[in-house]
Amino acid sequence: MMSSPTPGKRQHIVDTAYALFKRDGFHATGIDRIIAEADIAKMTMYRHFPSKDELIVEVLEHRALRFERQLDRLAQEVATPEQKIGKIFDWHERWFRSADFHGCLFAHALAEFGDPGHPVFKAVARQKNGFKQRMQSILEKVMAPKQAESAAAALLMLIEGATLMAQMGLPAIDDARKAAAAVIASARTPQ
Amino acid sequence: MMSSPTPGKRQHIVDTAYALFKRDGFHATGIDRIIAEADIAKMTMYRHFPSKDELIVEVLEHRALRFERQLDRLAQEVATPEQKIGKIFDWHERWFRSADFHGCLFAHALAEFGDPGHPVFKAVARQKNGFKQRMQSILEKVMAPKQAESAAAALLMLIEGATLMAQMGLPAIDDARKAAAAVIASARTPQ
DNA sequence: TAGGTGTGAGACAGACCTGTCTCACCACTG
DNA sequence: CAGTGGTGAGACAGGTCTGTCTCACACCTA
Repeated sequence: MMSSPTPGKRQHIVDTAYALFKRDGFHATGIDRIIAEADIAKMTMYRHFPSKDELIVEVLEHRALRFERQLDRLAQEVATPEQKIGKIFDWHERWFRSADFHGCLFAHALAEFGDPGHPVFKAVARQKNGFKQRMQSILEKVMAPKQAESAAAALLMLIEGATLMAQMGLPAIDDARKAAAAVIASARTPQ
Repeated sequence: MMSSPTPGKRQHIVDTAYALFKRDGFHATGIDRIIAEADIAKMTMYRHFPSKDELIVEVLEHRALRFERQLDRLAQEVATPEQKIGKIFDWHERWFRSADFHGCLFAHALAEFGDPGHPVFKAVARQKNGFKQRMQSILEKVMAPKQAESAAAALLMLIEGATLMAQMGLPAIDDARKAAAAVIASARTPQ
């Protein structure tokens, strides 16, 4: 039949766009550069994605899914909530040290698409909410839902802040880890 | 002599550019829109600023100076370090609630100018470092320098994270405040 | 009034942007 | 071999980008 699009090609576009968006930003990365780097025709791209914005959303959603899978895998490796949270910080520390670390793509997307009605904005909000919910679920094993939500929000803020610091070359993951321990200890014993 | 440029005009350009950058981002805001909004000629702008990048740096430095002045004024209003930090959180809470809040302009600049060698990147790093140093100085009144540096980093991360959450419409300043209290309490009594 | 100087307005250049369109090609089917 | 439908390559359109240039005007001094 030969009518189905090459399965790997769509993913190849997403991966190539991801690498360019991460390094240079969204507005600064043109379609021409994406198709040149991916070595495809422009029409191929526009047949897969109706617009650049939808490509951006797809890139974000793909990375969000990948991140969540890694998170779940990490959480299953250890037993206690403290250990699971520790694994999350470990993962971020390795990320910060990786060669092509350029900060959080979702935070960058939020910076460039600040309109709450924009699909990119919504994709970012989904990812951050999902991350927070996952940490909250972990914490609920050792504290009340209300404390867990508050602590999860604090952990998310610490991690977002640590990512920003890392992008500026200021290593602060150890401080974030210590602060997280203090927050969790405080939430465990609310008195 | 009439040879000096109108003093208020340069500042008017900076203010207008600031409002547009804040709302729409840096790459998405063109020079044409800035001069139209400021109601000036293009040559007037390029006579004051050699390039758009230098205008961006000037906007950032102006906002950084303004922020530092407000911070110092707030710190002088109260006596104890805890109260000074509390004032900083109060200030951010008011900022988050303001009508034209669109997130942290410096974080957005970092997202769009990720090259560490770029002047915009350096301007952002200066601002964040200055903010951290100020909080560290406050905390050193009640804890050792090493603990103060660690705690200041944690507070900075919490505030950056809270700003990001606020931009997504998730109010988390109260959680950040609680986490900050836990961090400071923990740093005050180490072991 | 005449001269000189800094300034504003907008045309212009050259590059880039997103998105569309045409056309040749290629594999498979009958 | 003839037909057909999906696909790749690149030209093209219309707009926007940054930055430069020309020219006329306003203002002050002598």
